[in-house]
Amino acid sequence: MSPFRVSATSSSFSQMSPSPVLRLVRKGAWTQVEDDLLKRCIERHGVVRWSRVPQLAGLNRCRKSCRLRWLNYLDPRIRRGQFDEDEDDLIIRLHKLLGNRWSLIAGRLPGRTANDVKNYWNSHLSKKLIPQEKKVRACRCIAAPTRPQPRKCSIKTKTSVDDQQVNMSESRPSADTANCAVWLDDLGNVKEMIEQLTEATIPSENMVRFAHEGLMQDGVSLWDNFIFDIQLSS
DNA sequence: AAGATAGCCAACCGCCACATT
DNA sequence: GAATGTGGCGGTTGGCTATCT
Repeated sequence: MSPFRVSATSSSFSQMSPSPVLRLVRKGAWTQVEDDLLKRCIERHGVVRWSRVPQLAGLNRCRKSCRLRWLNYLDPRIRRGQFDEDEDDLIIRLHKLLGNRWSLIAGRLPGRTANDVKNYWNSHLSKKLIPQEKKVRACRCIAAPTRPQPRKCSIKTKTSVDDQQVNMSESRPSADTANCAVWLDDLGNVKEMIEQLTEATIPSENMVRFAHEGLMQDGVSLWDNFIFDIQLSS
């Protein structure tokens, strides 16, 4: 099959190319040459607008393809190789809490990408867990996983529920206030879940701070503390 | 040895939300 | 307020490789 495909639909154009001109965009596996071009471009310009990257790098790839290649493969911070037992454990626990929110889960695993985590889950952990879950469910002692739906909270929404001061920039709670309320409910569920998991008591003021400060911070966050608690208690 | 099957994983697709014009 | 551009996400696909028959 040819590595070139014609992007002809108007909807795909907005994603594929900056101008609505019929053009050939290379798809499929990346070559070493393309990798080098992309790396050099990022090294030289930093992560600029992804829509500019193909042009700057001299690549005949769409912005999404470039972004994905960088984030999932070329970024030097990415850790390769086997997941260790601690990571397995953490993924399983976070998945219990968050469901298939791979980017959030990956955010707690330094050097791992959402794609890696997702693939690892689908190919290893889910299979590993199915027999266990069956066993546990037979004892009816596991709750259905809490799966906060992707909900997003814009700055506008944030101000509209300002008394709650919700800022979930990474999990992006949805723009309507009702959903934000559901999100807050879910935080309550998460607390319950953590308590179930850990049999530890988390001070409710921490939960509130947790909601205020968000899930994704690079430094030590409440998440780290929670996960640390979870790990400690297991 | 060769074909069939399963597993893994890189990459793509479609969609969404936010920012900008 | 509408249209457009952009970044980001989760689900899915398809090709490659390993294993099985």
